[in-house]
Amino acid sequence: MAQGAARAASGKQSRIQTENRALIMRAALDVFSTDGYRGATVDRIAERAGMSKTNLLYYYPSKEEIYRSAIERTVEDWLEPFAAIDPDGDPIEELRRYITIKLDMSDRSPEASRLFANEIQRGAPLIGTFLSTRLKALVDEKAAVIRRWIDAGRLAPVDPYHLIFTIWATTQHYADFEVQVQAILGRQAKKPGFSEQVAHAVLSILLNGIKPR
Amino acid sequence: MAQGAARAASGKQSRIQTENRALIMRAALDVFSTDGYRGATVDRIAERAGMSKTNLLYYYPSKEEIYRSAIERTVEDWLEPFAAIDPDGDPIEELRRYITIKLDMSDRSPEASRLFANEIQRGAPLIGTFLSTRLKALVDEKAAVIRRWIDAGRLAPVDPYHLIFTIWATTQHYADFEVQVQAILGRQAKKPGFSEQVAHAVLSILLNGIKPR
DNA sequence: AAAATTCTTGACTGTTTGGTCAAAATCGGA
DNA sequence: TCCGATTTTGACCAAACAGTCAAGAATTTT
Repeated sequence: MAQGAARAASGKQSRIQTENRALIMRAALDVFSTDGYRGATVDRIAERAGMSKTNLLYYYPSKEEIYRSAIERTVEDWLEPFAAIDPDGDPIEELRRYITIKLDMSDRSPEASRLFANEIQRGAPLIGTFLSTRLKALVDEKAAVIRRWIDAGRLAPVDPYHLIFTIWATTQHYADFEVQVQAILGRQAKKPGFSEQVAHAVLSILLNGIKPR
Repeated sequence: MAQGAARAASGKQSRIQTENRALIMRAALDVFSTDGYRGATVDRIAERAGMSKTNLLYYYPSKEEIYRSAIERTVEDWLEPFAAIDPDGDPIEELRRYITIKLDMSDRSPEASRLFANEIQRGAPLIGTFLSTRLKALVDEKAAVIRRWIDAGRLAPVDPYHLIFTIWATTQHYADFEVQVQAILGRQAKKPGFSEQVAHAVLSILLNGIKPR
């Protein structure tokens, strides 16, 4: 039976489809994360993916669909480690692990981080609903966990929501402001071991603060 | 003597020029900060400023010039409180003051914060040189101050550069991710007194950390 | 009030953009 | 190998884009 277009992502895909969709997603992440949704062009994405624009539009029906696909994938990846924070674990250890994972993700795919940041800065036209429903519910849940930890005296008394925001802010900063970090730190920021240095410094500040003890 | 175009910003300006340039800058900040440089259109900026595109281009010769003007103004505003950190002041008090001012700026003009974020995320094509020369020099200077404070035992031993990055990250987060914060906190984020609550929480975490004492 | 200057605009231009279409090239199973 | 299905492309279109131009409206200067 003839297919009017490439199969939806749900069905099985041919080898070529799988390959090309992956190429397109990588290119889309790259272009959208630097130029933003409105600033990105399908031509640029196609060029970066090494195929003609027409062919790209054979796999994804429109620019918006490419974008939607990229951002949904990013969001899912992000939710996972946050959801994995264990209410029964040791508070400090759980948060340390979460922060470390997020820093690692920022280090390994800064484009995804910037793509998300861009979507939010635009006013989240695509994921606005997601933010105020699913994400809010998850954050409420984890905030309650943190509050219980605080009540048990296992964590300093800080507002759980702002703690979560602070963790998000610091961990994403190294991806979103990569250029600024590199401009200021120079080649040091490219050396191996730099991400460990970042993790150590961020953890030290968030866990112990900067007041001398 | 006839003027081919509106006077450069340096010379004196007529009442109408001053008014219109201000209108344009406000509109430009708005549009560029949400749509990015490439995504923004001169038409939209003109509409938002309440004048025709042709008239707007009478005051600023090109889209790039509007953008440059907006970003330069933002950067200058930002440098000031950072440069004002006093080596002879009390470390905790100086940092507390700087953090408070930055949070206040993010609260009062989140568009400027997002504009800057956007420029960096694009790879800082316009202010790249500024970052690696003037800003780097200033950060190096302040990092040295922080290091002296640490050596004197007046601050916990944290990497000065990462401390600065952490402060920048947390304070800008509330502007850059405003939509996300509001989606999660709901109307609470719009109540009066919210910015004070933010300041208290952020200062508590950065100063004391989250480990129980 | 008249003249000189500044301000504002609609009509226009060449280019870029997202997306369509039909035809050609390639692939994969019988 | 052959044949239908999939993949790829160049030519094309209408809308949106940054910027120009000449002429009219408003303002300031004399």
